[in-house]
Amino acid sequence: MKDIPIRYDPQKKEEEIYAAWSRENLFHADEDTARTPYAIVIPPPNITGILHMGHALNNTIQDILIRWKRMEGFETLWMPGTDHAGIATQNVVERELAGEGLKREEIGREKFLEKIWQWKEEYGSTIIRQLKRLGCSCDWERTRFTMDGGLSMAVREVFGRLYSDGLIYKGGYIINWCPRCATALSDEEAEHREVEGMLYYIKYPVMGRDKLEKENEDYLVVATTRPETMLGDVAVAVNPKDPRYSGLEGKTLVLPIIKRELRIIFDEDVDPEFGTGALKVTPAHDPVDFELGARHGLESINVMHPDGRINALGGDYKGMDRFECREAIVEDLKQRKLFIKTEKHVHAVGHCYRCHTVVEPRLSKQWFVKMKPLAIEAIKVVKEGRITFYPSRWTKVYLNWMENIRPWCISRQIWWGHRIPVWYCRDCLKYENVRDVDVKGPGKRGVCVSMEKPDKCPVCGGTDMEQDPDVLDTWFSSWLWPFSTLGWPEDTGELRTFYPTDALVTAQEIIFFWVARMIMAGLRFREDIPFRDVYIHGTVRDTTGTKMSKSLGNVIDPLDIIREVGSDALRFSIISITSQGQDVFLSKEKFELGRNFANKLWNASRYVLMNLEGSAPDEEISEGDLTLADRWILSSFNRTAEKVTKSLKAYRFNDAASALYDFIWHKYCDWYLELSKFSGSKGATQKILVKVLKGFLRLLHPFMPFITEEIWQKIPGEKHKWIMTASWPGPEKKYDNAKAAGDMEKLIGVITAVRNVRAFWNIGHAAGIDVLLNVKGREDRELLEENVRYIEQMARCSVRGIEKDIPRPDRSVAALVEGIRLFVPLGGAVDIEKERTRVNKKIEDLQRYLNGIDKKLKNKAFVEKAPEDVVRKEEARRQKFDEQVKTLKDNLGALK
RNA sequence: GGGCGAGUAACUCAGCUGGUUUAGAGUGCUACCUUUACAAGGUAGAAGUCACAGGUUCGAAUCCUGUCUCGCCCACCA
Repeated sequence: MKDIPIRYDPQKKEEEIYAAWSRENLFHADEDTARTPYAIVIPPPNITGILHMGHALNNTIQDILIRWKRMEGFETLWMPGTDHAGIATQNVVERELAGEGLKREEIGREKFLEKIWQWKEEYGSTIIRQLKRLGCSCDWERTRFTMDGGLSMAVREVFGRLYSDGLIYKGGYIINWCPRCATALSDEEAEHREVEGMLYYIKYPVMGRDKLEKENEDYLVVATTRPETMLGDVAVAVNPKDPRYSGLEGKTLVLPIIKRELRIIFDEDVDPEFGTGALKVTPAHDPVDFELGARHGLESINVMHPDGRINALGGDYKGMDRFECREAIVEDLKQRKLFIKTEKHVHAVGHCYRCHTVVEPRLSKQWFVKMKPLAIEAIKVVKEGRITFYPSRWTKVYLNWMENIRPWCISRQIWWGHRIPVWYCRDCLKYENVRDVDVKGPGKRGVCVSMEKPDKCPVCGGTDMEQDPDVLDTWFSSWLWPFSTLGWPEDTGELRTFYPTDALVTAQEIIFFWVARMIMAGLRFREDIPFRDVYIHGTVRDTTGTKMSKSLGNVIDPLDIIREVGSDALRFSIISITSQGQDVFLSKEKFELGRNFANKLWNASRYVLMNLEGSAPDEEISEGDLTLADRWILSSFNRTAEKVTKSLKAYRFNDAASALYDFIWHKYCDWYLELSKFSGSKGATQKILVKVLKGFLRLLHPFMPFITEEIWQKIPGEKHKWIMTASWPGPEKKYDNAKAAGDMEKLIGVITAVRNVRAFWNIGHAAGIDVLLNVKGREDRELLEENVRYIEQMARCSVRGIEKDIPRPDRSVAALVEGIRLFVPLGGAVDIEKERTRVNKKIEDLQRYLNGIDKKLKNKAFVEKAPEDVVRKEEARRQKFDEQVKTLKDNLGALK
């Protein structure tokens, strides 16, 4: 067995093992078995992405679940896939194109899409390869992509159904517009960030003036954060109750620079407290103003091009960028003495979630889904507990969003994505541009929603059909993922077997984008929930608490970690330090935990294998042969298996990890393995060593798939080739043994006490010491006698007697553990004075605790009201500490 | 403006329904140990008024209220 290296080397085997797993095709059971299905769907990473720590955490959790369930005998399915990420992917390929000096408009839609597909073929599966590297045991043959034929079919089907149900419409509203990506965004895609901006105070003169010659002429002051939008102003609004503006009925103002006449409108929604209480109204560039405009019948004047430059309606500012225009306008207003001041003002500004450009609220024609009707059921299933969030606090977040849901803007002015399945008949509609068509609901003449391009217009028979140029929001395909990946709208076997799925594991950022919408889609189109449990894990941050992101340069690349310490160590570390749903603060050093753990397991296994010398121990264990240590480790293993299973059920992965860590390190290695070196019955011990190791490897396998597989396959005589399909260790009731646990505790206590004395009194490691054991009863005596060799070896001492009333020798120190008193005679001279302080401090500590218990016991209320067993325990503890204090006090006296 | 999370040893964090834990772990620190699985290791040790203030209770790190610090999410105050 000298060929097993002393250090665990993850690199050697990982890829080989992974490849072998794939070949064996062990990822889910045969379809015709009668096993209970268990399915999870991957949150599909987008094709432009590369594996980051968030993915590593997310997929490790999923892999743990699926491997665990597979071992438990479920018919498991973990369906992988990727997301086409419309805007992000288009941006990437556009950048590439820009490198060649080209714009997408120059090569045209078709050519551009071809280029993206090429790019996707080349780079789109990077993340899939990386997930494999992490050890993910997905059913890779079923890998799906949101733009696959089947999934695209589902998208069109859903669009059609929602359309005919009257839930899809097209119209002009204020939407979030990214000027850089030149597309509409949904509310969720605009990330609001606190920005320190300015509040600009501007004078709007009464009608007839464009500039003020004197300071005291008639004007009204408005405050705005976006002065450039004044180019589109059509009114000024004040609160009808605001006394400052009570005399203004019927008057009009003039919009500076543009010289447009502005009405003064009165509306309750205007907050008199803010700014000057007068609000400039720009219906085309602000959602509040848009509503005001609608209520008061105002015109909307859109003054911006899609790219954020001012258009022809902006007069002299035409062609300026919006921020450039802002400065220019302020300058001009100053010249005209219409500018009063700026004030610092912190407010939340929307940013494009793909390119972080400041989002412009902009009036445009877009397609929307009415969400309120879909939300009703989605609220109900969560309230009724058919879907459970872990941790539960997310329930509230979900419900709050769902109850205040707003229409979903689903059209995007980009090319990469699912083209909107709407065709317009040019004969029926005389519009120049199909973008300008309003569609309030189904049945509109000249508008045809269809899975394929219609040959002719169903109304007039005309053949001049033009498809809507826009594509759908990427999430419009993602929200169908749980069933579209299983073949929907076909009624497939997979769909019937695996829908609803069991668990969804995802990050908090994606609850609204994805989780909530999947629930709505599942209920609407499958009439059933998409999953039962939603586990929301924390966000991976760096040590300063900042979210890890490429642009900040604070990322720890999981692939670097894998290269340095291996996938297993990465997985185990990140799971260990992530308690349920809490954010994770990562630094590179944290992966040493997993690395050291892997090495410890490796070496423990190495020891076991060395002892076997290549031959398999027979599996029969006759219970008569079992030593105390054997019975204890078997029982202790049962406890561990129980704890791990229970923790997994509750999605408490770090609890499971620490139970595994504690067992193998502090029970199996520190004690059982050490004791085994001095065990009398070599054969039985060997069997137990192997048996427990094998059980442990199976428990650990979901967490550390590679190392457990490698060790498993080194164990001679193991018939089950792959640990990944071995069974999950259930409790072996016959090995439960509370007595062994208690006895072992005593034995460990005695050994520790002897070591303790040695260290406390500075007795050299090499020096031999004698120990006398004073026991109270026959049972203890027998226990210690039986295991005396362990005490002598583990504590490096000679036991000179185990008796009921063994007298205390002269010049000895005593210790008390579990009712057993041990005496250690100290040979040479001991400087008691030197030690007195230390001993006294110890006594003080104990005494303080003892006093606490005394106080408690003297409290009548406690004795009367607390449950009897609590009181009894307290009394026993009092007794124990009392004796210990006495024992310690005696030590100083006895040594004199 | 609303909501959520965190504040426990020098550091990073566990601690689930209040009493069996003298408040734990890992790292770091101190002393000793190269004992033939492992120095990425072993043995022993030091280290904490569980953010603060009240309350409920026989009993609070744990439940309630308030305060303070930090972080996050949501929201159309221009």
